[in-house]
Amino acid sequence: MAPGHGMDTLGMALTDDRAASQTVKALLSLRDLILAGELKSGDRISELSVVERLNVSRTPIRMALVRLEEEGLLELIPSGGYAVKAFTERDITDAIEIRGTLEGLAARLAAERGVAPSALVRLKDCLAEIDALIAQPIGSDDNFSSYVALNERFHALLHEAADSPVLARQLKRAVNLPFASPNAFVKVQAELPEAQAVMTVAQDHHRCVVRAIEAREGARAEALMREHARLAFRNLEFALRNKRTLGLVPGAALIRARAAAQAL
Amino acid sequence: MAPGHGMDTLGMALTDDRAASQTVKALLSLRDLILAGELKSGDRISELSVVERLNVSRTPIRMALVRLEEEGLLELIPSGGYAVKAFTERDITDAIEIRGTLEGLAARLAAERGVAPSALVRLKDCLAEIDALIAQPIGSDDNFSSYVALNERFHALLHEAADSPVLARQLKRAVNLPFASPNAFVKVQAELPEAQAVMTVAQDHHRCVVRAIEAREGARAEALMREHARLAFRNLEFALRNKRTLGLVPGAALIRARAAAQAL
DNA sequence: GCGGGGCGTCTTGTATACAGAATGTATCCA
DNA sequence: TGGATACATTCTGTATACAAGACGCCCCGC
Repeated sequence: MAPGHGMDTLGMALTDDRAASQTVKALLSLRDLILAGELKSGDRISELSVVERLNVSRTPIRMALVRLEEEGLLELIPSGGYAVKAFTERDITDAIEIRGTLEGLAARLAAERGVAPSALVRLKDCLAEIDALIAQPIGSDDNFSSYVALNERFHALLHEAADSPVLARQLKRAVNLPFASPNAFVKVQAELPEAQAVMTVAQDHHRCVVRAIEAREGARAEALMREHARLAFRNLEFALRNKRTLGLVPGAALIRARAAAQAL
Repeated sequence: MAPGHGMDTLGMALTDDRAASQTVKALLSLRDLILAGELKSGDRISELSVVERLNVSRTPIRMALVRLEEEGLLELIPSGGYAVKAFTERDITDAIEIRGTLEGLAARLAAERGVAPSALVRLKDCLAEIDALIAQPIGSDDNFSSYVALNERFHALLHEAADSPVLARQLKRAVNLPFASPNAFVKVQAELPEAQAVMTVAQDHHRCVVRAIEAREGARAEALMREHARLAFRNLEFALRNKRTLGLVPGAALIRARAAAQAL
């Protein structure tokens, strides 16, 4: 997802972005620019400057700006135009809590309403793959990106399990905030002293929530997913305390030092 | 609302409240058209037809279309353009459940983190006003719209009480679905045989949630708001069974008869 | 009679031109 | 020297022109 595709910047964009429409190109490029911190929090985004940066006319850029505003990365300026949003640590914890709540709802609905056997099989397959991966100690970057992909897939399967388009939409929106994604802090997590332990616990959450869904235990499934999301809290805290690891968080540039803000 | 203004040509000064900008005019008008059912579910929205309907150029209309798609009222057509979405009964119940869950989260956060005394005062004032209103039997339309306004205000105050911009955003989005708003079913509710009783219960939820927040009882506050949202379920059921009352639900035109779909 | 291909129309996606508003600066006056 | 005003610059909001693509229709061939 965002961490995976983040590599292609403007210079290399000729291959990936060309195929899509200008609007999509503008959307992806702009998002990358914001997440990479090239457009800093609070910066007003001048459409013309984006025009010369991306070689796209104003129309698709404006489309992208509207979408990014809806997405939460930009905010409307009273006098007109958009500015890059800034996020406090509180905002991030809230976003994580929201994701946990909605994933909890998804798990509960899946449990209460039941899921198709095939969906359960896919979930269990995913579990097994993660098990196999974390059985061996985390080593190569290859292993790591496999873990990211599998984790992503597990959460996607869970979202599907609720079988609710409306909830899926809301979840997608909640996860869209860069640091609210289930994979937002995995890179930080790998740096933790207790990295292996956290991964073990996370996978236990995964396993238990599948069991709870199968056993139609809605309340348990919900509680598990909430707690699961809260694993990100300790990663967030660690990342904020150790400046070195902060760069591993996608969209870290959007985080506003809150000490200064509160001092005023 | 009343589409009685057919006369205004380009040169005329705009008299409506939607004179702010062409974009918001297009947004509001389009939303009204969709909710009123003049653009039916599944209809592809041709930009040019909207141009001649609203006397606005394509640019602001496209802006509005993007926003309405993000809002959930429209969906992108693979080949390009937008179509009006259709909603099943399940979609509606899910939307209500999502609102309840997020309002529950808001209430819990307010309780756990504490709210400013002034916010508590405003909530209690609002409670008192609703109390005074429902003490007398529901009579005039005037009374009724007062109730709607007060109910709206109470929920808004509750959303504020969480003091979380991120959650507020997500809540706003959840409530944006026409039948997910706290006030979506009040008109139907008034038609229920047990109308007075439901209103009494609803107000008791309000009162108890404020007490729970004041007493820092997060779990209770959350549970109350969830249950509170579920009051809408019985209203929804009633509305769907009695065709006459269906028209009282905003956006009823977007609801797809699910019996036919399931019979096939 | 039926299927496929070519063509015309309509639609969206994109670029650009134009106007009004906001902002910053420089100058003038007190 | 400070403040205020007028001006110039730059921005966004809006309209419109243009082009590529989708869809439907009709005709032709089999």
